[in-house]
Amino acid sequence: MKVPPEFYRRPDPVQIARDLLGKHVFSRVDGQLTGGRIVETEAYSHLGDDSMQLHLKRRGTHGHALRAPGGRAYLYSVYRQHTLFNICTNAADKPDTVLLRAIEPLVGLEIMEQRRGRTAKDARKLTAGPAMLTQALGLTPALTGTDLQGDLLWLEDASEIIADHHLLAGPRIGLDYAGPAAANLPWRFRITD
DNA sequence: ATACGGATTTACT
DNA sequence: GTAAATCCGTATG
Repeated sequence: MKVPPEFYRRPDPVQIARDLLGKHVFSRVDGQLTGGRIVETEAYSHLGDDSMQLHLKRRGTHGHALRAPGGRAYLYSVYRQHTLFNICTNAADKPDTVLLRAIEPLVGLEIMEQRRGRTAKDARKLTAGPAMLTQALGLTPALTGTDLQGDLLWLEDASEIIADHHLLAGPRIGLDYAGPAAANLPWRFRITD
C-alpha cells in the first residue's frame, strides 16, 4: 500500500530519511512499470543546514518547487547532465527534503537496463547512485511537483522493519562546498548488506 | 549578453 | 587514485 501523506508531513526530515529505508519506489513512465527497494537516503533541512540555504539561494525561483507540502516530488539537474530525485517533506513554509541515493532494482529490470545503456551491464551500477536511479526509473525534472499519491510516481510500504544494527549513518556526500557544518551532519542512511 | 558553479558518473592511468 | 564530460538556470553587468 502507498505511503500516506501524513508520513511525509512530519517535521523531522532525518527521521523520515531513516524511515524510508526498506520502502519501495515505483514509476510508471511511458506505460512501463519500474521500481525498487530504497537502500540509501539523505536528509536536508531548512533548519541548521547550510547546504539547504545555499541550494535555495542558488536555485532561486526553481528552488521554490521545494516549497511544497510534504509528499510531492522535487527533481532537479546537477552538473548539467544528471537528475536527482527528492521527496518534499514537512510543510510548504518549512521546506525539508529527502534525497534518494540508491535503490535495489526489483521491477522492470529490462526497461531499466535499456534506459541506463551499456554501463548497466554491471548490475551493481544499475541504480546504485542518485542520478543512476533517476535514469533507470525514467525520471526528469519535468516531473517536479508530482503528487506521490498518484499512479505516475509513488512509494509503497513493504512492511519491512530495518533494525538499527542493519543501518549505517554517516555524513552526506558531495557537500564540502557548503562548509564543514553542513558536510559533517550524519544525515545519510544506508542499509548494510 | 556573458560568466559561473554544481546533492555526479564514467572512463581512464 | 584522477580527470573529463557537458549544458542549464541564475546572477550580474
